[in-house]
Amino acid sequence: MLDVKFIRANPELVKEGIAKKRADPKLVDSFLRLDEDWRTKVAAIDELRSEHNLNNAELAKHQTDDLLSKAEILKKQLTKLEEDKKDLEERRQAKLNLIPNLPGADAPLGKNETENQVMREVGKKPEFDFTPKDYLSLAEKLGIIDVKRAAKVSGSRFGYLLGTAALLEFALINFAIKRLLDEDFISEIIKKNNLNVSNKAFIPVIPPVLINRKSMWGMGYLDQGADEIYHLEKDDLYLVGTSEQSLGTMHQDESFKEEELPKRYVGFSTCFRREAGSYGKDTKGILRVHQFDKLEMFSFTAPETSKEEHKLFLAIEEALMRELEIPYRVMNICTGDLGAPAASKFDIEAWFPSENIYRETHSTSNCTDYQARRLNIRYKDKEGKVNFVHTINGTVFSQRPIAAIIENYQTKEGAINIPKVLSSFFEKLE
RNA sequence: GGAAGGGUGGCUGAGUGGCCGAAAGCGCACGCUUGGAAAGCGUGUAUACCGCAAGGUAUCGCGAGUUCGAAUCUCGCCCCUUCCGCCA
Repeated sequence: MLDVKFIRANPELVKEGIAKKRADPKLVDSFLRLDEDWRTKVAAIDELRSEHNLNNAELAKHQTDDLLSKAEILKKQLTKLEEDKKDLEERRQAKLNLIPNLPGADAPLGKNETENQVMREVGKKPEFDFTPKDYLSLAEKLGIIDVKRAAKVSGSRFGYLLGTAALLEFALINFAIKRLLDEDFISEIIKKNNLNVSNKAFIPVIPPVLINRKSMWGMGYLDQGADEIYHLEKDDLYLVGTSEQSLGTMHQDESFKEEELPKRYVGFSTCFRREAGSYGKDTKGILRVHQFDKLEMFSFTAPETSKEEHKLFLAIEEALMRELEIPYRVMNICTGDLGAPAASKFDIEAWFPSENIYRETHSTSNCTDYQARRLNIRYKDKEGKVNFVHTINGTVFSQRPIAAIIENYQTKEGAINIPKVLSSFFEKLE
Protein backbone atom coordinates (compact mmCIF):
# COMPACT_ATOMS: atom_id res chain seq x y z
CA MET A 1 0.00 0.00 0.00
CA LEU A 2 1.25 3.44 -0.85
CA ASP A 3 1.07 6.33 1.60
CA VAL A 4 -2.29 7.99 0.92
CA LYS A 5 -0.90 11.39 1.86
CA PHE A 6 1.85 10.92 -0.67
CA ILE A 7 -0.64 10.06 -3.41
CA ARG A 8 -2.70 13.16 -2.62
CA ALA A 9 0.34 15.42 -2.68
CA ASN A 10 2.03 13.86 -5.73
CA PRO A 11 -0.59 12.37 -8.03
CA GLU A 12 1.46 12.93 -11.20
CA LEU A 13 4.52 11.29 -9.72
CA VAL A 14 2.49 8.28 -8.68
CA LYS A 15 0.88 8.00 -12.12
CA GLU A 16 4.27 8.15 -13.76
CA GLY A 17 5.66 5.54 -11.40
CA ILE A 18 2.88 3.00 -11.72
CA ALA A 19 2.74 3.44 -15.49
CA LYS A 20 6.35 2.25 -15.56
CA LYS A 21 5.12 -0.88 -13.83
CA ARG A 22 2.39 -1.31 -16.42
CA ALA A 23 -0.40 -0.38 -14.02
CA ASP A 24 -3.15 1.92 -15.23
CA PRO A 25 -2.39 5.55 -14.24
CA LYS A 26 -6.14 6.23 -14.24
CA LEU A 27 -6.25 4.23 -11.01
CA VAL A 28 -4.79 7.25 -9.29
CA ASP A 29 -7.54 9.58 -10.45
CA SER A 30 -10.32 7.19 -9.57
CA PHE A 31 -8.75 6.61 -6.20
CA LEU A 32 -8.41 10.33 -5.53
CA ARG A 33 -12.01 10.96 -6.50
CA LEU A 34 -13.24 8.30 -4.10
CA ASP A 35 -10.82 9.52 -1.47
CA GLU A 36 -12.17 13.05 -1.73
CA ASP A 37 -15.79 11.85 -1.43
CA TRP A 38 -14.87 9.65 1.45
CA ARG A 39 -13.12 12.45 3.32
CA THR A 40 -16.08 14.76 2.83
CA LYS A 41 -18.34 12.05 4.20
CA VAL A 42 -16.06 11.46 7.16
CA ALA A 43 -16.02 15.17 8.00
CA ALA A 44 -19.83 15.33 7.83
CA ILE A 45 -20.16 12.28 10.04
CA ASP A 46 -17.66 13.62 12.57
CA GLU A 47 -19.63 16.81 12.86
CA LEU A 48 -23.01 15.12 13.20
CA ARG A 49 -21.66 12.69 15.69
CA SER A 50 -20.22 15.49 17.75
CA GLU A 51 -23.68 17.05 17.86
CA HIS A 52 -25.17 13.71 18.75
CA ASN A 53 -22.66 13.19 21.54
CA LEU A 54 -23.43 16.61 23.02
CA ASN A 55 -27.11 15.89 22.86
CA ASN A 56 -26.57 12.57 24.59
CA ALA A 57 -24.61 14.27 27.35
CA GLU A 58 -27.66 16.48 27.98
CA LEU A 59 -29.90 13.44 27.94
CA ALA A 60 -27.79 11.83 30.59
CA LYS A 61 -28.57 14.76 32.87
CA HIS A 62 -32.25 15.19 32.12
CA GLN A 63 -34.54 13.52 29.65
CA THR A 64 -36.92 15.75 27.76
CA ASP A 65 -39.02 15.01 24.69
CA ASP A 66 -37.14 17.68 22.77
CA LEU A 67 -33.80 16.08 23.41
CA LEU A 68 -35.11 12.64 22.67
CA SER A 69 -36.63 13.55 19.34
CA LYS A 70 -33.50 15.43 18.34
CA ALA A 71 -31.49 12.32 19.15
CA GLU A 72 -33.73 10.19 16.97
CA ILE A 73 -33.34 12.52 14.03
CA LEU A 74 -29.57 12.69 14.39
CA LYS A 75 -29.40 8.94 14.65
CA LYS A 76 -31.32 8.47 11.45
CA GLN A 77 -29.08 10.90 9.59
CA LEU A 78 -25.99 9.21 10.94
CA THR A 79 -27.14 5.76 9.94
CA LYS A 80 -27.66 6.91 6.38
CA LEU A 81 -24.32 8.72 6.17
CA GLU A 82 -22.51 5.80 7.66
CA GLU A 83 -23.85 3.43 5.04
CA ASP A 84 -22.63 5.78 2.33
CA LYS A 85 -19.26 6.02 4.00
CA LYS A 86 -18.86 2.29 4.29
CA ASP A 87 -19.58 1.87 0.62
CA LEU A 88 -17.14 4.63 -0.34
CA GLU A 89 -14.53 3.22 1.96
CA GLU A 90 -14.71 -0.19 0.34
CA ARG A 91 -14.45 1.19 -3.17
CA ARG A 92 -11.64 3.54 -2.16
CA GLN A 93 -9.70 0.71 -0.53
CA ALA A 94 -10.22 -1.54 -3.55
CA LYS A 95 -8.60 1.07 -5.79
CA LEU A 96 -5.78 1.66 -3.33
CA ASN A 97 -5.12 -2.08 -3.23
CA LEU A 98 -4.57 -2.10 -6.96
CA ILE A 99 -1.95 0.64 -6.92
CA PRO A 100 1.44 -1.10 -6.87
CA ASN A 101 4.56 0.10 -5.13
CA LEU A 102 6.51 2.72 -7.05
CA PRO A 103 9.66 1.52 -8.80
CA GLY A 104 12.92 2.62 -7.23
CA ALA A 105 15.36 4.87 -9.05
CA ASP A 106 17.76 1.96 -9.58
CA ALA A 107 15.22 -0.18 -11.45
CA PRO A 108 15.80 0.15 -15.19
CA LEU A 109 12.90 1.30 -17.32
CA GLY A 110 11.38 -1.48 -19.39
CA LYS A 111 8.12 -3.07 -20.32
CA ASN A 112 8.74 -6.78 -19.65
CA GLU A 113 11.32 -9.44 -18.88
CA THR A 114 13.02 -8.98 -22.25
CA GLU A 115 14.25 -5.60 -21.01
CA ASN A 116 15.85 -6.77 -17.80
CA GLN A 117 19.47 -5.70 -17.63
CA VAL A 118 22.44 -7.98 -17.26
CA MET A 119 24.55 -6.50 -14.46
CA ARG A 120 27.37 -9.04 -14.60
CA GLU A 121 28.30 -12.57 -15.54
CA VAL A 122 30.35 -14.48 -13.00
CA GLY A 123 32.18 -17.78 -13.01
CA LYS A 124 33.86 -19.95 -15.54
CA LYS A 125 31.45 -21.99 -17.60
CA PRO A 126 32.37 -25.68 -17.50
CA GLU A 127 33.94 -27.11 -20.64
CA PHE A 128 32.93 -30.63 -21.54
CA ASP A 129 34.68 -32.95 -23.98
CA PHE A 130 31.28 -34.48 -24.63
CA THR A 131 27.80 -33.09 -25.22
CA PRO A 132 26.39 -32.21 -21.83
CA LYS A 133 23.05 -33.76 -21.04
CA ASP A 134 20.10 -31.98 -19.51
CA TYR A 135 19.62 -32.41 -15.80
CA LEU A 136 16.35 -34.31 -16.14
CA SER A 137 17.54 -37.13 -18.38
CA LEU A 138 20.67 -37.45 -16.25
CA ALA A 139 18.65 -37.52 -13.06
CA GLU A 140 16.06 -39.91 -14.40
CA LYS A 141 18.76 -42.27 -15.55
CA LEU A 142 20.32 -42.12 -12.10
CA GLY A 143 16.92 -42.55 -10.55
CA ILE A 144 17.18 -39.42 -8.43
CA ILE A 145 14.34 -37.37 -9.91
CA ASP A 146 11.05 -39.04 -10.71
CA VAL A 147 8.33 -36.94 -12.29
CA LYS A 148 6.49 -39.83 -13.88
CA ARG A 149 5.50 -41.42 -10.60
CA ALA A 150 4.77 -37.98 -9.20
CA ALA A 151 2.32 -37.46 -12.05
CA LYS A 152 0.62 -40.70 -11.12
CA VAL A 153 0.38 -39.64 -7.49
CA SER A 154 -0.22 -35.90 -7.73
CA GLY A 155 -0.48 -34.76 -11.32
CA SER A 156 1.71 -32.70 -13.57
CA ARG A 157 4.33 -30.35 -12.17
CA PHE A 158 5.31 -32.47 -9.19
CA GLY A 159 8.42 -34.46 -8.57
CA TYR A 160 10.16 -36.91 -6.30
CA LEU A 161 13.73 -36.15 -5.31
CA LEU A 162 15.45 -39.38 -4.39
CA GLY A 163 18.84 -40.48 -3.14
CA THR A 164 21.57 -38.08 -4.20
CA ALA A 165 19.08 -35.39 -5.23
CA ALA A 166 17.42 -35.45 -1.81
CA LEU A 167 20.81 -35.45 -0.09
CA LEU A 168 21.94 -32.56 -2.26
CA GLU A 169 19.02 -30.51 -0.99
CA PHE A 170 19.82 -31.27 2.64
CA ALA A 171 23.50 -30.51 2.07
CA LEU A 172 22.74 -27.28 0.26
CA ILE A 173 20.44 -26.08 3.00
CA ASN A 174 22.88 -27.01 5.73
CA PHE A 175 25.74 -25.30 3.95
CA ALA A 176 23.74 -22.11 3.49
CA ILE A 177 22.34 -22.03 7.02
CA LYS A 178 25.84 -22.41 8.41
CA ARG A 179 26.98 -19.36 6.46
CA LEU A 180 23.99 -17.21 7.39
CA LEU A 181 24.45 -17.86 11.09
CA ASP A 182 28.09 -16.82 10.86
CA GLU A 183 28.72 -13.14 11.57
CA ASP A 184 32.23 -13.40 10.20
CA PHE A 185 30.89 -14.59 6.87
CA ILE A 186 28.51 -11.63 6.77
CA SER A 187 31.23 -9.21 7.85
CA GLU A 188 33.46 -10.40 5.06
CA ILE A 189 30.75 -9.84 2.48
CA ILE A 190 30.07 -6.40 3.87
CA LYS A 191 33.74 -5.53 3.65
CA LYS A 192 34.23 -6.89 0.14
CA ASN A 193 31.22 -5.06 -1.20
CA ASN A 194 31.83 -1.92 0.77
CA LEU A 195 28.38 -1.99 2.35
CA ASN A 196 27.20 0.04 5.27
CA VAL A 197 25.04 -2.43 7.19
CA SER A 198 25.14 -4.47 10.38
CA ASN A 199 26.85 -7.87 10.38
CA LYS A 200 24.07 -9.33 12.49
CA ALA A 201 23.43 -13.02 11.88
CA PHE A 202 20.16 -14.36 10.56
CA ILE A 203 17.68 -16.07 12.86
CA PRO A 204 16.79 -19.49 11.48
CA VAL A 205 13.08 -20.22 11.33
CA ILE A 206 10.65 -22.84 10.15
CA PRO A 207 7.47 -20.88 9.56
CA PRO A 208 3.87 -21.93 8.99
CA VAL A 209 2.99 -22.56 5.36
CA LEU A 210 -0.72 -21.90 5.84
CA ILE A 211 -1.55 -18.29 6.48
CA ASN A 212 -4.79 -16.37 6.82
CA ARG A 213 -6.37 -13.93 4.42
CA LYS A 214 -5.24 -10.80 6.23
CA SER A 215 -1.62 -11.92 6.15
CA MET A 216 -1.66 -12.92 2.49
CA TRP A 217 -3.32 -9.62 1.64
CA GLY A 218 -0.72 -7.75 3.67
CA MET A 219 2.14 -9.15 1.66
CA GLY A 220 0.55 -7.71 -1.47
CA TYR A 221 -0.12 -10.90 -3.39
CA LEU A 222 -3.87 -11.17 -3.12
CA ASP A 223 -5.06 -8.20 -5.15
CA GLN A 224 -3.03 -9.17 -8.17
CA GLY A 225 -1.86 -12.67 -8.95
CA ALA A 226 -4.30 -14.41 -6.60
CA ASP A 227 -4.69 -17.11 -9.27
CA GLU A 228 -1.20 -18.19 -8.36
CA ILE A 229 -2.15 -19.00 -4.78
CA TYR A 230 -3.66 -22.15 -3.34
CA HIS A 231 -6.63 -21.38 -1.16
CA LEU A 232 -8.21 -23.78 1.34
CA GLU A 233 -11.79 -22.65 1.28
CA LYS A 234 -13.04 -24.61 4.26
CA ASP A 235 -10.69 -22.80 6.56
CA ASP A 236 -10.06 -19.68 4.51
CA LEU A 237 -6.32 -20.30 4.65
CA TYR A 238 -3.70 -19.80 1.97
CA LEU A 239 -0.69 -21.96 1.16
CA VAL A 240 2.40 -19.79 0.97
CA GLY A 241 4.12 -19.41 -2.39
CA THR A 242 7.30 -18.54 -0.50
CA SER A 243 8.19 -18.33 3.17
CA GLU A 244 8.55 -14.58 2.57
CA GLN A 245 4.82 -14.58 3.15
CA SER A 246 4.96 -16.13 6.59
CA LEU A 247 8.16 -14.35 7.63
CA GLY A 248 7.03 -10.86 6.69
CA THR A 249 3.71 -11.25 8.43
CA MET A 250 5.25 -12.53 11.63
CA HIS A 251 5.62 -9.01 13.04
CA GLN A 252 2.37 -7.52 11.77
CA ASP A 253 0.92 -4.89 14.11
CA GLU A 254 4.20 -4.67 15.97
CA SER A 255 6.64 -1.86 16.57
CA PHE A 256 10.41 -2.37 16.69
CA LYS A 257 12.93 -0.30 18.59
CA GLU A 258 15.43 1.15 16.15
CA GLU A 259 18.32 -0.75 17.73
CA GLU A 260 16.52 -4.04 16.98
CA LEU A 261 16.86 -3.35 13.25
CA PRO A 262 17.79 -4.89 10.96
CA LYS A 263 15.85 -7.95 12.05
CA ARG A 264 17.07 -10.78 9.85
CA TYR A 265 15.43 -14.15 9.37
CA VAL A 266 16.27 -17.14 7.24
CA GLY A 267 13.27 -19.40 6.79
CA PHE A 268 13.02 -22.87 5.38
CA SER A 269 9.68 -23.98 4.03
CA THR A 270 7.86 -25.78 1.33
CA CYS A 271 6.34 -23.39 -1.22
CA PHE A 272 3.17 -23.90 -3.21
CA ARG A 273 2.31 -22.35 -6.54
CA ARG A 274 -0.60 -23.03 -8.84
CA GLU A 275 1.37 -21.94 -11.93
CA ALA A 276 -1.97 -20.95 -13.40
CA GLY A 277 -0.55 -18.65 -16.06
CA SER A 278 2.32 -20.81 -17.16
CA TYR A 279 0.70 -23.52 -19.26
CA GLY A 280 3.25 -24.98 -21.61
CA LYS A 281 6.15 -23.21 -19.93
CA ASP A 282 8.91 -25.39 -18.47
CA THR A 283 6.55 -28.32 -18.34
CA LYS A 284 9.37 -30.82 -18.02
CA GLY A 285 11.19 -31.65 -14.85
CA ILE A 286 11.35 -29.75 -11.58
CA LEU A 287 12.16 -26.20 -12.63
CA ARG A 288 8.54 -25.11 -12.42
CA VAL A 289 6.52 -27.24 -10.04
CA HIS A 290 3.53 -26.77 -7.78
CA GLN A 291 5.52 -27.62 -4.70
CA PHE A 292 9.15 -27.08 -3.80
CA ASP A 293 11.36 -26.28 -0.84
CA LYS A 294 13.16 -23.02 -0.44
CA LEU A 295 15.47 -21.31 1.99
CA GLU A 296 14.61 -17.63 2.10
CA MET A 297 16.10 -14.53 3.71
CA PHE A 298 13.86 -11.80 5.06
CA SER A 299 14.81 -8.55 6.71
CA PHE A 300 13.04 -5.69 8.43
CA THR A 301 15.16 -2.54 8.16
CA ALA A 302 15.07 1.17 8.75
CA PRO A 303 14.19 3.03 5.51
CA GLU A 304 17.65 4.61 5.17
CA THR A 305 19.39 1.25 5.10
CA SER A 306 17.04 -0.79 2.92
CA LYS A 307 19.02 -0.24 -0.28
CA GLU A 308 22.20 -1.42 1.40
CA GLU A 309 20.39 -4.36 2.94
CA HIS A 310 19.09 -5.28 -0.50
CA LYS A 311 22.64 -5.19 -1.84
CA LEU A 312 23.74 -7.37 1.05
CA PHE A 313 21.13 -9.97 0.15
CA LEU A 314 22.32 -10.03 -3.43
CA ALA A 315 25.94 -10.23 -2.29
CA ILE A 316 25.14 -13.18 -0.03
CA GLU A 317 23.37 -15.00 -2.84
CA GLU A 318 26.31 -14.41 -5.14
CA ALA A 319 28.89 -15.45 -2.55
CA LEU A 320 27.10 -18.75 -2.03
CA MET A 321 26.83 -19.37 -5.77
CA ARG A 322 30.55 -18.67 -6.18
CA GLU A 323 31.33 -21.11 -3.39
CA LEU A 324 29.24 -23.67 -5.22
CA GLU A 325 31.19 -22.81 -8.35
CA ILE A 326 28.14 -22.52 -10.53
CA PRO A 327 28.42 -19.82 -13.22
CA TYR A 328 25.66 -17.25 -13.03
CA ARG A 329 24.63 -13.82 -14.15
CA VAL A 330 22.89 -11.06 -12.23
CA MET A 331 19.88 -9.34 -13.69
CA ASN A 332 18.50 -5.97 -12.69
CA ILE A 333 14.77 -6.41 -13.17
CA CYS A 334 13.13 -3.66 -15.20
CA THR A 335 10.12 -1.70 -14.00
CA GLY A 336 7.64 -3.61 -16.17
CA ASP A 337 8.71 -6.95 -14.73
CA LEU A 338 8.55 -5.95 -11.06
CA GLY A 339 5.85 -7.47 -8.87
CA ALA A 340 3.32 -5.20 -7.18
CA PRO A 341 5.09 -4.85 -3.82
CA ALA A 342 8.65 -4.50 -5.14
CA ALA A 343 10.49 -1.24 -5.72
CA SER A 344 13.54 -3.01 -7.08
CA LYS A 345 14.58 -6.55 -7.71
CA PHE A 346 17.69 -8.50 -8.68
CA ASP A 347 17.59 -12.01 -10.06
CA ILE A 348 20.39 -14.51 -10.26
CA GLU A 349 20.31 -16.88 -13.18
CA ALA A 350 22.39 -20.04 -13.07
CA TRP A 351 24.14 -21.50 -16.06
CA PHE A 352 22.52 -24.57 -17.64
CA PRO A 353 25.09 -26.01 -20.06
CA SER A 354 22.71 -28.41 -21.82
CA GLU A 355 20.66 -25.51 -23.09
CA ASN A 356 23.44 -22.94 -23.23
CA ILE A 357 21.36 -20.47 -21.30
CA TYR A 358 21.00 -18.94 -17.88
CA ARG A 359 17.87 -19.76 -15.90
CA GLU A 360 16.46 -17.94 -12.91
CA THR A 361 17.35 -19.50 -9.58
CA HIS A 362 17.29 -16.56 -7.17
CA SER A 363 15.40 -13.37 -6.67
CA THR A 364 15.77 -10.59 -4.12
CA SER A 365 13.41 -7.64 -3.75
CA ASN A 366 13.23 -4.43 -1.81
CA CYS A 367 9.57 -3.80 -1.05
CA THR A 368 10.31 -0.53 0.80
CA ASP A 369 7.35 0.29 3.06
CA TYR A 370 4.67 -1.18 0.79
CA GLN A 371 4.20 -4.38 2.77
CA ALA A 372 4.99 -2.76 6.12
CA ARG A 373 2.24 -0.21 5.67
CA ARG A 374 -0.34 -2.89 4.92
CA LEU A 375 0.86 -5.03 7.80
CA ASN A 376 1.37 -2.11 10.15
CA ILE A 377 4.97 -2.92 11.00
CA ARG A 378 6.74 0.10 12.40
CA TYR A 379 9.77 1.13 14.39
CA LYS A 380 10.51 3.91 16.82
CA ASP A 381 13.61 5.94 16.01
CA LYS A 382 15.96 7.54 18.50
CA GLU A 383 13.82 10.67 18.73
CA GLY A 384 10.81 8.52 19.48
CA LYS A 385 9.26 9.10 16.07
CA VAL A 386 7.28 6.18 14.72
CA ASN A 387 7.74 5.16 11.10
CA PHE A 388 7.18 2.15 8.86
CA VAL A 389 10.05 -0.28 8.34
CA HIS A 390 11.23 -1.48 4.96
CA THR A 391 11.10 -5.16 4.03
CA ILE A 392 13.62 -7.08 1.95
CA ASN A 393 13.38 -10.66 0.81
CA GLY A 394 15.76 -12.91 -1.07
CA THR A 395 16.24 -16.53 -2.11
CA VAL A 396 19.10 -18.42 -0.55
CA PHE A 397 18.48 -21.73 -2.31
CA SER A 398 15.44 -23.36 -3.79
CA GLN A 399 15.44 -26.71 -5.57
CA ARG A 400 16.35 -25.18 -8.91
CA PRO A 401 20.06 -25.00 -8.04
CA ILE A 402 20.00 -28.79 -7.61
CA ALA A 403 19.21 -29.00 -11.31
CA ALA A 404 22.04 -26.56 -12.00
CA ILE A 405 24.44 -28.65 -9.94
CA ILE A 406 23.46 -31.80 -11.80
CA GLU A 407 24.15 -30.18 -15.17
CA ASN A 408 27.33 -28.36 -14.28
CA TYR A 409 28.86 -31.24 -12.35
CA GLN A 410 28.02 -34.07 -14.75
CA THR A 411 30.66 -36.50 -15.96
CA LYS A 412 31.10 -38.20 -19.29
CA GLU A 413 29.81 -41.41 -17.73
CA GLY A 414 26.58 -39.74 -16.70
CA ALA A 415 27.48 -39.48 -13.02
CA ILE A 416 27.41 -36.35 -10.89
CA ASN A 417 30.27 -34.91 -8.87
CA ILE A 418 29.46 -33.21 -5.59
CA PRO A 419 30.52 -29.55 -5.34
CA LYS A 420 33.57 -29.23 -3.11
CA VAL A 421 31.90 -26.90 -0.68
CA LEU A 422 29.07 -29.38 -0.13
CA SER A 423 31.22 -32.46 0.28
CA SER A 424 31.53 -32.31 4.06
CA PHE A 425 27.80 -31.77 4.47
CA PHE A 426 27.09 -34.46 1.93
CA GLU A 427 29.38 -37.04 3.49
CA LYS A 428 27.71 -36.70 6.85
CA LEU A 429 24.45 -37.67 5.23
CA GLU A 430 25.62 -40.46 2.99
C1' G B 1 -14.95 -32.27 17.58
C1' G B 2 -17.46 -31.66 22.95
C1' A B 3 -17.46 -28.80 27.80
C1' A B 4 -16.00 -24.61 30.84
C1' G B 5 -13.48 -19.97 31.51
C1' G B 6 -11.35 -15.76 29.29
C1' G B 7 -9.66 -11.59 25.45
C1' U B 8 -9.48 -3.92 28.43
C1' G B 9 -3.55 0.82 27.25
C1' G B 10 3.91 -1.14 27.00
C1' C B 11 2.62 -4.86 31.23
C1' U B 12 -0.62 -6.40 35.61
C1' G B 13 -5.52 -5.32 36.37
C1' A B 14 -10.41 -2.56 37.94
C1' G B 15 -14.62 -1.41 35.48
C1' U B 16 -22.39 -4.80 34.27
C1' G B 17 -25.80 1.14 30.43
C1' G B 18 -24.40 7.99 30.42
C1' C B 19 -19.91 10.93 35.38
C1' C B 20 -15.16 5.81 30.96
C1' G B 21 -10.15 6.69 26.28
C1' A B 22 -10.95 4.05 30.61
C1' A B 23 -9.21 3.48 38.25
C1' A B 24 -4.92 1.62 40.60
C1' G B 25 -0.18 -0.46 40.38
C1' C B 26 4.23 -1.58 37.50
C1' G B 27 7.26 0.15 33.67
C1' C B 28 9.07 4.34 30.90
C1' A B 29 10.36 9.87 30.28
C1' C B 30 11.38 14.48 32.49
C1' G B 31 12.01 17.48 36.91
C1' C B 32 13.02 18.08 42.23
C1' U B 33 16.12 15.91 45.93
C1' U B 34 21.66 13.95 46.19
C1' G B 35 28.74 14.53 46.09
C1' G B 36 26.68 10.51 42.88
C1' A B 37 23.01 6.79 42.91
C1' A B 38 18.82 4.25 45.16
C1' A B 39 14.57 5.56 47.70
C1' G B 40 11.11 9.48 47.99
C1' C B 41 8.21 13.46 45.85
C1' G B 42 6.04 15.96 41.48
C1' U B 43 4.63 16.03 36.29
C1' G B 44 3.86 13.42 31.97
C1' U B 45 3.10 8.77 29.33
C1' A B 46 -2.13 4.66 23.43
C1' U B 47 -3.18 4.85 18.13
C1' A B 48 -5.47 6.62 13.66
C1' C B 49 -8.17 10.37 10.99
C1' C B 50 -9.86 15.72 10.29
C1' G B 51 -8.09 20.79 11.70
C1' C B 52 -3.19 26.40 11.31
C1' A B 53 -4.94 25.89 16.14
C1' A B 54 -8.50 25.40 19.92
C1' G B 55 -10.62 21.19 19.37
C1' G B 56 -13.50 17.18 17.09
C1' U B 57 -14.24 11.89 15.61
C1' A B 58 -13.18 6.71 16.02
C1' U B 59 -10.93 2.56 18.58
C1' C B 60 -11.73 -1.93 25.28
C1' G B 61 -10.45 -9.35 20.03
C1' C B 62 -13.57 -8.82 15.10
C1' G B 63 -18.47 -8.11 12.90
C1' A B 64 -23.63 -7.29 13.39
C1' G B 65 -27.75 -5.89 16.67
C1' U B 66 -30.68 -3.58 20.93
C1' U B 67 -30.65 1.69 22.85
C1' C B 68 -31.26 8.69 22.52
C1' G B 69 -26.54 6.55 24.65
C1' A B 70 -22.49 0.19 24.80
C1' A B 71 -15.93 -1.76 27.36
C1' U B 72 -20.66 -3.00 29.96
C1' C B 73 -26.76 -6.12 27.16
C1' U B 74 -27.91 -9.79 22.66
C1' C B 75 -26.20 -12.76 18.41
C1' G B 76 -22.31 -14.66 15.05
C1' C B 77 -17.11 -15.32 14.26
C1' C B 78 -11.84 -15.41 15.63
C1' C B 79 -8.11 -16.21 19.24
C1' C B 80 -6.17 -17.89 24.15
C1' U B 81 -6.37 -21.18 28.69
C1' U B 82 -8.12 -25.74 31.10
C1' C B 83 -10.59 -30.55 30.82
C1' C B 84 -12.40 -34.65 27.53
C1' G B 85 -11.84 -37.00 22.62
C1' C B 86 -8.47 -37.74 18.47
C1' C B 87 -3.46 -37.55 17.02
C1' A B 88 2.68 -36.98 14.57
